[in-house]
Amino acid sequence: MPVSKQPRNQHVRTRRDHATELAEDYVEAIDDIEREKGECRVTDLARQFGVTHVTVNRTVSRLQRDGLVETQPYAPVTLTRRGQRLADQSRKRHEVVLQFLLALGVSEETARVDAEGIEHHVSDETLRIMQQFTASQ
Amino acid sequence: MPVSKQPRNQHVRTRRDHATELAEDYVEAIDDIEREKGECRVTDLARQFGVTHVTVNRTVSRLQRDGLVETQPYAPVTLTRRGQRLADQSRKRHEVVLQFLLALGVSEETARVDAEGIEHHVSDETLRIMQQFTASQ
DNA sequence: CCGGAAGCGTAGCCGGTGCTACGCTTGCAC
DNA sequence: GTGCAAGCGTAGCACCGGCTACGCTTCCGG
Ligand SMILES: [Mn+2]
Ligand SMILES: [Mn+2]
Ligand SMILES: [Mn+2]
Ligand SMILES: [Mn+2]
Repeated sequence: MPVSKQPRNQHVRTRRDHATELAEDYVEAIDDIEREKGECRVTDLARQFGVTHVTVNRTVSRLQRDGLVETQPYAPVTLTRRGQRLADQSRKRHEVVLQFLLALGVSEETARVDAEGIEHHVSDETLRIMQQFTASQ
Repeated sequence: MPVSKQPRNQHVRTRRDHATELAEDYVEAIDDIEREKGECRVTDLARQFGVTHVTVNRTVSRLQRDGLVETQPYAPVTLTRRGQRLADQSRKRHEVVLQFLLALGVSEETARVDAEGIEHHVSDETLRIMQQFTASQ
């Protein structure tokens, strides 16, 4: 996977980060829920994200349109191969950011919350540096 | 200013961060541009954010509705007292995050871009820790 | 086997944030 | 003073991602 070119304009990059954010968080959550209870239901996602099942429904439809998940009426939501790959990548990056915040001395609860937003704005360079920092602690 | 209660759910917090993000970035940009060239024009903001002047127009209207900026047709955009206060706070936080990334060893260009997104997801606790880290370097 | 609770789907609403197309206003060069 | 380029405003479009209201499906306990 080639590293996508970074826009010169920082706001353009941030908007791009946000455009992919929900997809990353959803596939990660689906993977988590599958691991924990065998299957992922719309209701599980609604609880996870603090939104109604209606919002989840339409988000899942978009993800299906984009080839990241599969779902049928009244059936669980599953990841496609592409979705699984994205989930793996997203979890890895999320974990690096979380462990970095903890290594820095941030409390568990705050680190958990902050990492959820920060993870999407960390470039490859910064991610490597965070990883090194955590390892060196 | 009392510290607003942090939601239990990390995604709820992240959504809240995003809801205030554009306002923070706009007032900060308006303040920057005023400092640099005396007045802030719609076109300046369009260039700064990498969007069309139409998008800026409607965003500025919302900011005016919310009491953060003042503007009249064909006139510069100015900050209200509330807008100026928000700009000051936002700049301070932005600067702490940027200096932290630099202290961590991230290159200038990457730090500039990453900080633009990260700044909105850093809680007070994490901000303090970042500040201490930077000072201790 | 069946009734009710939980889960799910859909219609229709809203605000936000991007765009193109098009025409008006302003200010400067000449 | 005029004309033109840059700036600006507005209409109208699209997609995203929240919501309530309402009705259908599933599945489990008795
Ligand atoms: Mn995540
Ligand atoms: Mn996240
Ligand atoms: Mn920003
Ligand atoms: Mn963000």
